[in-house]
Amino acid sequence: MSHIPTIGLVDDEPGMLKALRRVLTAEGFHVRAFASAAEFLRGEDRAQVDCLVLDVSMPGLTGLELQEHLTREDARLPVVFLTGQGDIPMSVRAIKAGAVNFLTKPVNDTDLLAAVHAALAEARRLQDEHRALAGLRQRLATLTPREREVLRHVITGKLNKQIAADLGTSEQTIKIHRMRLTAKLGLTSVAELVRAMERLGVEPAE
Amino acid sequence: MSHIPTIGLVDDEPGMLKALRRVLTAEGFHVRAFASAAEFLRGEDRAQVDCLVLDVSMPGLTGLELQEHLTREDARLPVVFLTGQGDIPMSVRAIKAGAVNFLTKPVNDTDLLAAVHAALAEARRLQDEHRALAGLRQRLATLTPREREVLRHVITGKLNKQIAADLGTSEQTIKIHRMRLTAKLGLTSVAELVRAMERLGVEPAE
DNA sequence: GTCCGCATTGAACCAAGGTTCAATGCTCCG
DNA sequence: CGGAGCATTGAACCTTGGTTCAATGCGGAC
Repeated sequence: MSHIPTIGLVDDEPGMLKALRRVLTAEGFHVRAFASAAEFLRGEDRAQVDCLVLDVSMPGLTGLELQEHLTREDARLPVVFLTGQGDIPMSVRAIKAGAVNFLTKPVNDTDLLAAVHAALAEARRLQDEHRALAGLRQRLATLTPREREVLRHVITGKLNKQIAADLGTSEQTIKIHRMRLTAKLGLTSVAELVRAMERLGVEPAE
Repeated sequence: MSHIPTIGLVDDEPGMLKALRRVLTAEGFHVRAFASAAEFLRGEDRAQVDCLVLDVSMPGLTGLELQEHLTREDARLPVVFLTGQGDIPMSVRAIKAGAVNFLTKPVNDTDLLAAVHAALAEARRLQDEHRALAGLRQRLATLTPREREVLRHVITGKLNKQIAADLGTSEQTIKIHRMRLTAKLGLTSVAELVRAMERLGVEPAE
């Protein structure tokens, strides 16, 4: 999302794609259209898309199935559903799975744009969060396996002595690993380490 | 939820209450019925209710409004909606607000019971979480103001020396406060303190 | 007024963390 | 083979944390 956001459209009806594109480009967005979930998944344009507007019922993968695929990935794309024959159970499932909204055709332009703006706001939020952690995640990746293991013990609050016993090595070795990992991560205190690892999803040992 | 869970029903149609009560008591649940949101809110039976089955459209407060009231309280009750004239936007709003499910009348017994069981599972989860933190919260309440302040500095990763400077006192004083607060909380390591305070919502200093 | 809880301080001691110097053994890669 | 990166260890030293003993001053409760 450099400056102008790009909306991904996935719908098997060409007329619908055309109508949606018209509304969204009029609002100043870039648009990438796809005729099926499969086409989106293999598309290279995909990386530039900031949020998705999905038809639920399509031949091949349905919108809900595509959403499920996407939640497995790290760069979670916010999804707005748009459907002709939606029902309540379907909308419940979609929202529980994290969809930003679930709209029905024919859709009012105002509602569509409101949903897309909400999805973009969510996309920005996710990206900010991701960027904030990117540097730290990168530094974490430079740790050796042993350093990572020591880190996991440190953030459980164990003493060097205990860590050494758990890993079957000497306290001095632990001190060295610990010194190196704090230097690599740029975090000296245990408190900072615990907070950072919690945000990165690094689990404590035991 | 001592042993037999109690389901709260809120619906303005007496016939519906009766039918729901029959299905739920047959499943072995206790049932408390209320004819309106207001009746539930002032009811004393309320404390014993483990989850709610709410009609959406009722005179006075609607189910959605009642749900909103409940989310402000600390003991969040899981809610299952049940409605005659529900639509998709309404279901989207309800699920976004945290409802367990959104069902339509006439409801199939199987679906209703599945939703109620899911709501009760959620209730147990919430209660377990609450209980796990209750003891700690109680111990936290026994800290003196100064000890709490020192705690907030400790969980930011500051050294005793720095804390002493920040609070305008001596390092020895900080050591004493620190010793007392770790004893009161039963948490010795900084890592444990950070984790616990994060779960309790205690913010670090600065 | 007196007692109690709270905050404070100093001295002293031991345990643990952090750092530096010096060194060994291993494996993988070019 | 030689070198790079990794894991390891010992020794020594300093800083910080944790604990104990002893003591003072303040404010509110009884």
